[in-house]
Amino acid sequence: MPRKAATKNKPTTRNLDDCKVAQLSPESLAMVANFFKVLSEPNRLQIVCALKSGPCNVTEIIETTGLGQANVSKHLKMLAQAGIVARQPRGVAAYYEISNHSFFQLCEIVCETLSIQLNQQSKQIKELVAATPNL
Amino acid sequence: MPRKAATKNKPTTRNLDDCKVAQLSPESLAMVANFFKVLSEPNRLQIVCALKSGPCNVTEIIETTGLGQANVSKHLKMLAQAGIVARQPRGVAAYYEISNHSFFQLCEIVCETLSIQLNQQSKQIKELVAATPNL
DNA sequence: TGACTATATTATCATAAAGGAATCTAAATG
DNA sequence: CATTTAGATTCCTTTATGATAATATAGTCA
Repeated sequence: MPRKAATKNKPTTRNLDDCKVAQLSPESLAMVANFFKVLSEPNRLQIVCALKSGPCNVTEIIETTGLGQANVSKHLKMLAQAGIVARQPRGVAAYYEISNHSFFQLCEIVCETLSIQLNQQSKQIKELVAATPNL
Repeated sequence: MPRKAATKNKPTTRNLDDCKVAQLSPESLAMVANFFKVLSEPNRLQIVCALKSGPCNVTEIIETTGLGQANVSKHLKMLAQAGIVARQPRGVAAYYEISNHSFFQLCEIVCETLSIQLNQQSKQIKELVAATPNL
């Protein structure tokens, strides 16, 4: 039975031997990379975040994000193909909603990582400033 | 007390510490997207995976991955800038090691997501095959 | 049916990113 | 100090990606 992955992201001292990524075939690695690629575009992240409060149709997304229509449509297509959002046609409109909540899990882990890094940098800068009396 | 005091000092400027992705400024969202971008390249993932068993110098990474030298050097630079690996010069060589283990956490979440999606697709294909007696 | 609306798709352009060859830099060694 | 070696950087070419405008499609309603 495969070990259940942690559902909440804690700063875990996690056993690396549990990790299977290092054993993936090149094709599987490419799939993982491709998933990350979908998340690597600020406007796409913005779109998903706009859906956090609930399903929206394309027009609403265009309004809240300020992006162009064709642009939004294509981003949504990519997100849907990656399984991050789901499309629900309703009449002439198309409603989209988040279909994979691990998205937020991923983002929070990244945020935490970035936060730690920025804090470290901030400390170093303060050290440097403190060591520079001429300023 | 808000969930988990990750930092001891107060954040002077607004940072990513208590991250609700949906509330991030465009700049912070861009940082998150940029982090994902570093992970969106199969060869970079391959390099990080190669480091899972321990630190390696560039030559070793070139050998195990089969990538070109300039290429590996550039990928390592990106990974280091993202804080995913750390560089340790030793003599004329440069050893790299994983410096952020949440990398594996991220990959596992993605793997799980992909696995679920592939299972669903597999079921659908089986249904279709079963409903196609002419084959 | 024909006009209208919401969304998808296509074509095109500009920019970014990856790979490879060549070059540069710095540490070790004779 | 010249040479060798590991690694970083630069330059160039190719491919991928994102934005936009134009066009196509598919529901809806008069």
